[in-house]
Amino acid sequence: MKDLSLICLVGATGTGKTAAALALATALGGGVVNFDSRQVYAGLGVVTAQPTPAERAVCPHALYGYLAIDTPVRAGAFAGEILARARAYREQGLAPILVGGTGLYLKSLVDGLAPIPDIDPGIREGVINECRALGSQVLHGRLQLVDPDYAAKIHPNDPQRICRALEVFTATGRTLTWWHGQTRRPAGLRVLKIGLAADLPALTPRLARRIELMLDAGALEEVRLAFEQCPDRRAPGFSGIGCPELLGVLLDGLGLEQARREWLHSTRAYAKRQLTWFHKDGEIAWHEAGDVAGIVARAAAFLESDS
RNA sequence: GCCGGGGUAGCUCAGUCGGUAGAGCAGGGGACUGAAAAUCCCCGUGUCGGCAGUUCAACUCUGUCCCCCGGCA
Repeated sequence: MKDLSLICLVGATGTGKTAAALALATALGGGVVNFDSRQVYAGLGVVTAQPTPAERAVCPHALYGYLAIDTPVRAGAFAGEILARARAYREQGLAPILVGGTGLYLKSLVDGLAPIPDIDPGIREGVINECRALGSQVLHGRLQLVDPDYAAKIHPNDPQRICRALEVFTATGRTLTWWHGQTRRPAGLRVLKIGLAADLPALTPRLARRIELMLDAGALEEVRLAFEQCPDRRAPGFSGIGCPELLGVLLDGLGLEQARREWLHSTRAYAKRQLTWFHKDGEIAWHEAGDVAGIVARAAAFLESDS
């Protein structure tokens, strides 16, 4: 069976991935699949910068705005979903173009993920509650006893990773270190990663402008309606940058100016984390965002070498 | 002009009994295996407003000048 060829567009938030994806899809006859963790939520299309209806009309789009705000995304399941959509596109004769900013999700898909079974929610909650009650340092101490290797890799102040390691051990009787050793890179994939280059100083004014465009496009009203549907600020969908700030305006009387500032600050910090992640990935071919011709040429050559 | 209160990191400020200084925020760097737009880690030399004096030693005490903020004229 022929390998599945995936063109993956990565880059920090606001670097122009959406536009580049449309250009690629048009030039190559492709379909777009989202691998961004926040653009999956319905009713938050503006704040999460999902492609607009007009943009989606240009070519097929998958996995945008299809989840309720209170539904969590799971990396493993989501990666499987992305692959299924990519295969479906190929069967239709379309080149799958994966677009997103969530480095972990792309990595899960390309490099594989440890085959850990789903963890019983009760166990998970128990660990989290204990962590809240005792503090992450205490649980880190426990983790040192069962999985010293992993405990050494993570910091005692990192509740999220400590809880994950403990819930996996409690539920499966195996350590996370052992599970990680079971990771296999999926066979049958050919992957081209194209990165849209950006540095923070150049990106910052664009991010500020984008916030204004989102506000003009009705971001505040969008979040107001979304909160009416799902009145829980801690719902996974509301962790998207911009939501806490706008909910602050709507619910806490936060000034719009202050909200803008905080929104930009979080966006910038996020972009920086993304750059750190992607720069470390040696498989990425970097292009200037405006270099549409170069991007298309590279992708075309990649598909060419497929046959 | 007089009386208070101040001038210390980009910003807001702390600094004990004289021993040349440290927090928060901002900023920078990094980690990352099912919460990832999440979670977490690391990074602080700056004419201590200027000048002079006392002292082995001054951000710290004294004098003087400059600037800012209140109050009174």
